[in-house]
Amino acid sequence: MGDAGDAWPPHPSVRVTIDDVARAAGVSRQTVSRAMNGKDEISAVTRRRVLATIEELDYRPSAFARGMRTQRAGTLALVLSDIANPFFPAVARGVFDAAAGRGLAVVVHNTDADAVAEQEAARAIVDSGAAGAIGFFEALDDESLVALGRRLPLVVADRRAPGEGVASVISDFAAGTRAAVEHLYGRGHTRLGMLDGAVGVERVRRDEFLAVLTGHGHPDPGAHVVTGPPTVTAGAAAVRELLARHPEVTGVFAFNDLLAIGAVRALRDAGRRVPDDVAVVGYDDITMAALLDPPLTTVHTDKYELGRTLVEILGRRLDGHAAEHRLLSPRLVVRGSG
Amino acid sequence: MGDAGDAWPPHPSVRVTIDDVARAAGVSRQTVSRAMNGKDEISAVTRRRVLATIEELDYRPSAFARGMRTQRAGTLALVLSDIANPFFPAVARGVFDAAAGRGLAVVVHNTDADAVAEQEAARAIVDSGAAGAIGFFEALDDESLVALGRRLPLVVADRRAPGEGVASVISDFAAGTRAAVEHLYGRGHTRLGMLDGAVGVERVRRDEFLAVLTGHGHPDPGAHVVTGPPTVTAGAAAVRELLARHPEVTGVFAFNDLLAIGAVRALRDAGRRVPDDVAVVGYDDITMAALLDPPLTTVHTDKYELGRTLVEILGRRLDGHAAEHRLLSPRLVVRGSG
DNA sequence: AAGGTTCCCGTGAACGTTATCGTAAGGTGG
DNA sequence: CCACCTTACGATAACGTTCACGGGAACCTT
Repeated sequence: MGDAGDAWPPHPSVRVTIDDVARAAGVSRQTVSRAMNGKDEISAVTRRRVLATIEELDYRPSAFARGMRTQRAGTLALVLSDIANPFFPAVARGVFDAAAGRGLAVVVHNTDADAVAEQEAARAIVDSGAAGAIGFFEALDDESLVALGRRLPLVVADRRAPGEGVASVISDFAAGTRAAVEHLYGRGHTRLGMLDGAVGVERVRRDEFLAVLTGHGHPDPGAHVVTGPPTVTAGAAAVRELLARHPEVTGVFAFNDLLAIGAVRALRDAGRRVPDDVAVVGYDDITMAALLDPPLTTVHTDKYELGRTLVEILGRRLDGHAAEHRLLSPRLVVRGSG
Repeated sequence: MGDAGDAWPPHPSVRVTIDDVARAAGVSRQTVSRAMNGKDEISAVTRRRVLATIEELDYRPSAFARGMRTQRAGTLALVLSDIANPFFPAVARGVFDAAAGRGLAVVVHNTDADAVAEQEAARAIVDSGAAGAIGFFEALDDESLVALGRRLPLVVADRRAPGEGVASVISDFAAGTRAAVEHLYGRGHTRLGMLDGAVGVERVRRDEFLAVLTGHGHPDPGAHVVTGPPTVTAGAAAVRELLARHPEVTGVFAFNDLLAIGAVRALRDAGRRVPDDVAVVGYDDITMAALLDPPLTTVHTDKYELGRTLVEILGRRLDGHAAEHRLLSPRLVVRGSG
């Protein structure tokens, strides 16, 4: 074993530099640079020759040296609150695949929807010189996001654009929520409650829930919302509290599937049949949702596509286009739970 | 909207460099470097003063310039086959948390257990100058891994160390498999089959399954293994094939929970009761496992802890210690499915 | 008191790339 | 045939940091 502070690697290998290629190809550094970066001011034959030499020597440009000049790395930052929340892996997969298509590496920042952690992530991203960033920011203020967006191309996800220059991709939560709640009404449930997962700034689901209930003449919608973290255990606790306060409730809309799953379990443990006594509708349609018993009625959003779209929008921003804004449409998937 | 090729950011901000700090603190660059990197050859008072100046000017060292000298970035690479497979997010969460504790950013490489993709990831990792790498390599040959391990500190996960200098953290698949299969025997099942998810080089579960069956005098264990990708749908297909070929089977051991879940669903769709007609035991204990009906009997491995351990071992390697090898012990969790 | 240590700190160079500018060769128009 | 442009390429200068030295001052040591 070596002592602490050993140099790495054990036997440092010599690096092939742009000068080696230049020498071998009989041109200058600059010409090599032009060839590999697809710039002009170089003839086609020279480019081919240089490219061949690069291949031959297995030359790999130093990301550090390049970044030093350009102040930008071939890296894309992905900010999310919790990779262990089943919603995110599906999105991340889409981001990875699309990013790979653009030759970008993805560095993931896990924030737990904590404002300080999100701020630190933003700072780290700027410092890293990332080419761009995709963020599920759930706690950071708009001002900070705009500031971040001034430093690099930024796309916010599931959050309205915080200001000029920041692109956004949003799932139409209002439409999804409306579909879910109206579905419950359509099944004859008029006494509804909601389990809110108020992790951050996303208030659309809650607001729309209240709006629909108000539209149906519900006496006191606000009192029928229980708030907690977006987890299975919190869902169980929340539904218990909801039914303790409002035993007449026969329909529950949850902020996400995790809460809904917890609710279903708690209800059954309490001897209530789902959906006969209490109907439950979730949100997201995570993989697990269809596999449960009863399978979860939920609002489906295409998470993989969301990931791909985020990179696509970011890519166009990288190419110099203006910040775009896209709305993705969810759809209700009716299964057994409500 | 800007034209393609616009410089970013729109209004480039001036960077605070180490020279600015040096000037402000009335010392040389080198002293600033010493202060912030915790080196000696600097007095305590000077260090404090410099650190204060750094804070005051909000100086952030350039990762590029630093990497240029040191040839190492403050980045950790995480290679996995599919982030959408529920096993990995839990591990990744552990990796993220532990890496954050060490001040390392994590860049994730999704390979689909494809040999070419894994090779490309290895190359990209070397090129990126990552401080170290953690890899669930499922297809790459040992030789390539040893080569990678010569370029930077490497820890392989759930795979035996490929050679000198490469650390490893492995879950004791043999023990886990033994526990699962013996449990099935203990419940009176003597006609067993296995659903293998042969994505890569991990053959321990299959081998141990065969060994236990042979030990129990099973006539032809090898014929009772059906192989496919480690997914829910593949699990359904595999169990159908297994029971078509061997209708006498009453106990099924699956390579992972996804396969097991698919198996349970297919069995019930085929009118077989689980666990009364056919018992099913999975592997991993993903979050979903406990929430299903029937809840899945499975071999629990602490995925979050695995992630943390991987970073811990890598960290020690970064600190100059020798490559360590750790074995994590899983435990059988008996639930309703078998 | 002379020489040797130890402790701090500064100077110059180097890491590998791209931007800017200069320039030689060849082509074009009047 | 001269002025002018275009094309293709090279030389130089950064980008911001750390490493390898070197050196001065203070403190011992004998």
